[in-house]
Amino acid sequence: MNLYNTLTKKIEPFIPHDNESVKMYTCGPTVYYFAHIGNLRTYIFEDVLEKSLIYNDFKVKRVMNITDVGHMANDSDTGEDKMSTGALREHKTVWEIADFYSESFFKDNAKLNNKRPEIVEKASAHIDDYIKIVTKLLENKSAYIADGNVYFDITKASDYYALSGKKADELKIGVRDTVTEDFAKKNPADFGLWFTNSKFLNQLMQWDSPWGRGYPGWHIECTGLALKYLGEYLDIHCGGVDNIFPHHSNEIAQSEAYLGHKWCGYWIHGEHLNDINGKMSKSSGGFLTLSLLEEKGYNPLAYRFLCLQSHYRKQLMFSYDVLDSAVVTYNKVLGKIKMIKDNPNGDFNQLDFDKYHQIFKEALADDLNTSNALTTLYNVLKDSISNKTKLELIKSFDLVLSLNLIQEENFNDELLSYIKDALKKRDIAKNNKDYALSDQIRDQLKDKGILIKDTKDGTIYELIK
RNA sequence: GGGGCUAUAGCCAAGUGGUAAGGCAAGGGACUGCAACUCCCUCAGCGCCGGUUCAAAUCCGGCUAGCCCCUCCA
Repeated sequence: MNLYNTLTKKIEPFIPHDNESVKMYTCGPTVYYFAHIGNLRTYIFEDVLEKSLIYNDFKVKRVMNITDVGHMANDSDTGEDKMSTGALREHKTVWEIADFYSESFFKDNAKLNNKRPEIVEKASAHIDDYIKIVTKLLENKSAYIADGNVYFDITKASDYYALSGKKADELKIGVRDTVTEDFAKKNPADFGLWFTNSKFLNQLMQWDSPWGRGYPGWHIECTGLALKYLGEYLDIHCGGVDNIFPHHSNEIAQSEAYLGHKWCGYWIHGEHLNDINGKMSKSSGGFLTLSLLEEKGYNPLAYRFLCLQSHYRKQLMFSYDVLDSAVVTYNKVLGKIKMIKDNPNGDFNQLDFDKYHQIFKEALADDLNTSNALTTLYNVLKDSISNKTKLELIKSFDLVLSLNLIQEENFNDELLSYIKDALKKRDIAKNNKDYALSDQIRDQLKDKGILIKDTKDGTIYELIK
């Protein structure tokens, strides 16, 4: 399996540290507001990565954090729907808000068929672990205390700018608003590990520590959770490209200073979803949630399909035209599969199966080329191989694509006999050229949510979603 | 100001040196009582300029345009 590694800026063979399982850490959401579909794109990419690894015969142990500390107070949110969020904030504690949006996040992921990571942990539940790490960083002089806060000294990192490719003397520090520049730091790029004294005086979540009552820095949580649940050697660390600097750079610095050796071999980043105004974010106004798409009648899986059509490392431009197009294609694919399912002709052929299985697997192994993976699906649908073989291939592909390609149909016996009876009557009517009656029967079925189609192999029916 | 990414038909998109995958849309046709579905056919020379090569969308140089990061951010 080949993957693009931000650390080396190359596509390279993926070799995990040990043969036991792939240790995968994925930065989770900050749960002070709804996730937008751009956020969700990253989680779709991570889901596909995890499933592709499994499809390529790896075992995966994956951890995700819930960032419920560090961003809760002093949020000058200008997003949509101030009414409901405002109400929430007036009547609930930060903890309740975190739980609320956390639950909302996983609901969205479930709708997108994103598998929940094996381990999901709240940042706020591991304060002791952060304190342990910070204590050691102070002991080995990688960190220092200044003005009531503990800072990491980036000159102690082996190559602080390796991941980001930036150059130290060319970074702009605090130019936007010099008032916020922190003069307690030795180096402007040093970052906080523990705050007891910061500009965020109204931080609501605070804990006691050896350095006074306060709260952890924004980067220590990922290091803390990854080390605790995945050990000293991490194979894959994921996140959105915006995390490369400073978040992931800081994680590397503090983790390796703590461990005394190289920590994570592969850094894999998902590109952003943009809209016509640029990056989708609260401030740009283009804040689209999955729920909003559903309200407009879109199937969340059509959005997943849209994401799979492109590559995770390419910026994707969102528009309703593009989504509409994905809906049409997705429904056509489902329709074709439905017909194959209703006519399971021929015998299963292992050679045909192996051939396409291999092509599909290779597409995924090629830095998650989901676009080609989908093309492989189209090719299977078009090919003259047996329908039984096609069905097995589709089932297999859907292990990764997770598009509910094989739809479950809940026809109970009563409904089934009703349909069969109605279709029989309609056939008779058609044979008698009583088209008024046959159309009437068709309309009656439609009223009951049954859509029928005449094909050369007979009439097929399906439930209207 | 610095760092990075992208540029392929109306739209999405694959391709990483050997005469441009695939999908959507569109046009034509078959099928059909009608619908819908399905099937078949058609449809680009790869942002611009220059270079390397027998051969370039693919490599090199320059340019242009757009986006992202450097600040919480997926």
